[in-house]
Amino acid sequence: MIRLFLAEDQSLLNTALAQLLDLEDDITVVGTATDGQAAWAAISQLKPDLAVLDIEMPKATGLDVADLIQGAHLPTKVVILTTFAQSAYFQRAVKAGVAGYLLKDAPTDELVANIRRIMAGATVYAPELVQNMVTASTNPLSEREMDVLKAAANGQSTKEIAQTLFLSAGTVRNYLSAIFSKLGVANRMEAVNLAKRNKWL
Amino acid sequence: MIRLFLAEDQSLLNTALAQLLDLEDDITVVGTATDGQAAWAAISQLKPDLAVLDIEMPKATGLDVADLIQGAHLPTKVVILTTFAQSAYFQRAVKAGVAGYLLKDAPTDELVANIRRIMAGATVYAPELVQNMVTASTNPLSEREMDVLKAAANGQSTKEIAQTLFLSAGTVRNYLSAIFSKLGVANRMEAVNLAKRNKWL
DNA sequence: TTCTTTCCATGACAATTGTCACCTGACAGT
DNA sequence: ACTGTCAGGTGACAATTGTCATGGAAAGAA
Repeated sequence: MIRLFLAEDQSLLNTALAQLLDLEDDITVVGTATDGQAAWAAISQLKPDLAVLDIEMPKATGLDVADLIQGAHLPTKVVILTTFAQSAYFQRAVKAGVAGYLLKDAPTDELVANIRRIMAGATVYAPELVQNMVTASTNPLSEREMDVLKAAANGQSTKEIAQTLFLSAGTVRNYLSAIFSKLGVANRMEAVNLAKRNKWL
Repeated sequence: MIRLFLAEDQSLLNTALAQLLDLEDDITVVGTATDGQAAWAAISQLKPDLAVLDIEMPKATGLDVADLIQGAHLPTKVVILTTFAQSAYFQRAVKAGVAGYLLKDAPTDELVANIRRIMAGATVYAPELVQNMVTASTNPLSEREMDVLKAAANGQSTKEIAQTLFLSAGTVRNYLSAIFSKLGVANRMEAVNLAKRNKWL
């Protein structure tokens, strides 16, 4: 019997999935949570066989919880269940040694099947991720350049950015200019849009 | 027996919910869809008693489908099921005469209970919405101003905006200036951020 | 009808933004 | 000791952006 814990912040999906998984003969849902803190508190007590974690949750993300589980050497396998294939998240999850990384964009049957495979010792990554890994562009900007871009993304003017980062206005303009040329764009708005699209922001 | 149709683009939730609702003695799920077009095609054929529609779907939104259902005078009640309480969506839904507007941030039991109440003739709006309605700020921008702001949000320069909207560059700057003063901000970036925060974009 | 308001439009002007060439000091590698 | 690279800086200049005063047309109210 697979003792499973479920953490998912959207109540509707949380309860629906919990009930459905519990119907399976070889799975018991030993607990659920709708935020990361509660999830970790419960998991460290219950020590389930498997923890199914959403990434985007209040208080602590599923990846934070995965790190905690690994750090505490619990006998609990981790499956990350998330909406979209973003390689940044995925890479962190692999580092945290998760046994599965699945997308919500698949029917429940598939989820159940994957849970069984994982409990049998397999490691399952959603195939979409491998593709995204290849095409994923890495952030060409330096840390300092990111600071400037973040400030610009908040709508701050050159002068304001200079003040908050303790730089001269000219330097800020230089940074922005360098950012634009690295990203191949012509102005702040385009730079910010591109950075957001690539999840660098 | 309630003949129910479910449209929800996230497959996991779609299948989970369909199975769970189908388990109820007085509910049959006569069909599901993961995009708006498919949903309308199926609903206009099946004429179910109730259509549960997500808003954010590919091809056509749940609200588009609700409009179509109302326009065709089908005997189908509509329930909108969505993630967050945004009054813009809500107002449009009310105009489309929906029988229910529920949030995904509630357990399945509640969904089922509300479905029964709605089929008994009730109209059910998630209470969170009433609160949001009061605090909801309405978009102070004119249609033309929104066109300009949208273009600016894409990173287009004044000149480019002017070309796509067949205006002079000066007029575009003027619109932007009016936008800034209406929104109480100083530049494009801030205006776009504010508009996105208020879901006007 | 006339008045007022709103939306849309224009061009002149000032301020800000983006580009460029070039300088300094710190630090890592050869 | 030399070289490259990186964070930070300057100032000049051109282009873009934001402000303002102003005018026309349509729609609703008097």
